[in-house]
Amino acid sequence: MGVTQTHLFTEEQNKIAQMAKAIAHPARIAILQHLIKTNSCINGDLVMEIGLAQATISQHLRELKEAGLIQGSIEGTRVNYCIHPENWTMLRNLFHSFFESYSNCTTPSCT
Amino acid sequence: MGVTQTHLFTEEQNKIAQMAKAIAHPARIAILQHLIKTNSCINGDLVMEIGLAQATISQHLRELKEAGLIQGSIEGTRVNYCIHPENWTMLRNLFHSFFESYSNCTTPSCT
DNA sequence: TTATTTCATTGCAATATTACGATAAATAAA
DNA sequence: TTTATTTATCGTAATATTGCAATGAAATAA
Repeated sequence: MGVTQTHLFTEEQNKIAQMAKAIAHPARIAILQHLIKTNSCINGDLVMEIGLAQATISQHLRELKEAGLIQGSIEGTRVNYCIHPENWTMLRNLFHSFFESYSNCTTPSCT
Repeated sequence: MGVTQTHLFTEEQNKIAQMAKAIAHPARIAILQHLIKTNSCINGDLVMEIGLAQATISQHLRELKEAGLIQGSIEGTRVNYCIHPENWTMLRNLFHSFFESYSNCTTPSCT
């Protein structure tokens, strides 16, 4: 009990859910938006930008990295992070086709 | 400790994260896809379609309803569920602008 | 009325997430 | 070398999520 039964679902369903989970925290949205804004690949001054502890930011960065949304490169004692372009595009397409699979109508299908 | 500090983030960041969380489970993706596919607003035969217990499906339906992604209408002892058109469009737009805020380039910004 | 059907809710156990202090590891600076 | 800087990891506490059996609630059928 308490563990998601991934075997019940298609690979696509699991993938969409997994990716949604990766961005399902405001801190991770804030990190991504800051990386996009500064472009020039920021490191732990995300700790300053956002008000969370260093360990917490590091943890969120790891989750984003594991999801493939960002990548980091070591530069001395620092680590520069930036968006992972290919994976970002893949995720965008995945969500796009998911949302577009519902052809929008003005009235709901159940009264 | 252990509770998300929403006050640190913008309304938009919290909204995106909240909506991502709503679809961050394969069962909820499966439910949404089945509602889209059948169009004619399905009820608890989602229990048959997906292999989870009735109570579990009901719980996922509630989460989707609370997020505003679906709506239900009572019909006798049954409840018909379908996509909530306006909110679906709103969510699609929210995600679309989030993903488009990163103007894609072929090479990452950090080496 | 008394079943029956359908869905929601409650209560619980197992697991996952969030947050942070403390510490470790690795490099740079003195 | 020693010290400072930066980031990752460990350990822990608080909270949230997932899943299901059991029970409730509400409408229908007999």
